[in-house]
Amino acid sequence: MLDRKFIRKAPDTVREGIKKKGVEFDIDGFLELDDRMRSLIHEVEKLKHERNVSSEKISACKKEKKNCDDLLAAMKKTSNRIKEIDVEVKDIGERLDELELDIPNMPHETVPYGTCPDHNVHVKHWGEVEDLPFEPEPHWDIGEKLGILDMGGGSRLSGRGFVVLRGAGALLSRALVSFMLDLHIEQGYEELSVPYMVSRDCMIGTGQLPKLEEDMYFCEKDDLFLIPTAEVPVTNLLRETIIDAGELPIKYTSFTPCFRREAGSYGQETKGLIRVHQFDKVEMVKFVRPEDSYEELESLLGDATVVLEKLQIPYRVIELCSMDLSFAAAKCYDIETYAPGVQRWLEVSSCSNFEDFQSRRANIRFRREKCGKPELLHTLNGSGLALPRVIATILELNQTPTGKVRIPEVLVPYMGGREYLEA
RNA sequence: GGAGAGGUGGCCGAGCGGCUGAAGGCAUCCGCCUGCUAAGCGGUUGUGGGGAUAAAACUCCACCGAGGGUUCGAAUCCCUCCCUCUCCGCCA
Repeated sequence: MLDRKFIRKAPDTVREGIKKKGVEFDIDGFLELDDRMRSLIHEVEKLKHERNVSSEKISACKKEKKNCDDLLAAMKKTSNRIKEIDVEVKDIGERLDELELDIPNMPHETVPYGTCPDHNVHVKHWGEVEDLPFEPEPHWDIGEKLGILDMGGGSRLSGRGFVVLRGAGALLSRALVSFMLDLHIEQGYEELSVPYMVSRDCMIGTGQLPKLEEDMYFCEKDDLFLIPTAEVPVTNLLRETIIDAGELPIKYTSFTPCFRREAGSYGQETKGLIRVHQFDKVEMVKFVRPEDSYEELESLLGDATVVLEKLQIPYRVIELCSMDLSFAAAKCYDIETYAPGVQRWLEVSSCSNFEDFQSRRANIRFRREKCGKPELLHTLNGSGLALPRVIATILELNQTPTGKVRIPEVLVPYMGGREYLEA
């Protein structure tokens, strides 16, 4: 959410930011409504002041046992008028609050302007992407042949877009999770284990709702959403709190499954492990001072890319252009790995700075000094990393002509000493 | 799921229809005092919003779990919901 005072003061800036993100929103209508509400507030507060003053008079009168019927009658009138205006203020206020949730975050000034993924900027490459000396197979074939990936099992249980890992495949997944968490803990993150179902307020707090409701799994009976990413519970853990500046930055890491309906996805996009409705992910979330957040974004990106470097997986980092940015993000880097079997770059992480967009929604603040005013802090998060695509990359990148798959060295201890996946 | 108890400021805790943004204590910060430490004395310290301002000062309004209601007036009375604790039941 944006600062309402900022919208009032700089509507042109907001209009421009919204346009850069490719979002439609009627700022003028919003401001008109806001103006109307403020003039009503002005009026009703004057009346309330009147009420407070005459309430005192009545009280004094009663004490002296004097008759004050005319005062009471006048107060009744004022009171009724107050009630009327209050209802209108509340109504307009609710409409404004609702509208406000649809205003996206502004892209940071360093974000390249662009209207489609082609305008994203490659900012870094690491490792050599070499052609394999044989025809590489896609991960779903490799996985099925090794008996570690059971696509049919997943769809039999839950339909299209669900997978079953078995044996060494399940172990590989678990090994990756442990490896990543251990690494992030070393990097200074505190590990959290959090609920996988959260309230509507949490989903609004981090900006998934109201925009993306169609993409979320929802348990109607309990009014709970299955989390689409650990970002939601972990960021909201500090909702409605005020943190001492000395505690910042706060860094959390958490492993959770993620649930996404992926409405509208189709074809190649959804084959194998590339886009599934339920996947595992290790996430990093940071709460930082506003002045540090861009530096913290770079270090977050570093914390994520180290994972790939240790796994010896080549990657590239892409800075998203304005229209490719998510609703809540001010700036975002995607990390992609090359999967030779499907001959595609796969997004395995998104590292974003939300500035105070989420913290304003979730009311997460900090205090610079003991008696200072609370200020909104900045939130960031990044995957470190999303499991299925990393597994797909490992299978395709480390495949051998004989069908075996080499396990990255750092994972071997987590795999009980095993160095290859083989049938 | 059933029965009871309770939710008041940074914390503890009073208030149960008007002068209570809220006693008292603890804590905070500032000053004074005392060789040091401890204590003592005086003062200070909530959040959100509107107006005002270059920014403040200032001023007004709201806020005692949340939302409604009664009333001229609600922390206080009534209703609904949420949360916490205790006991019972049920279940991994």
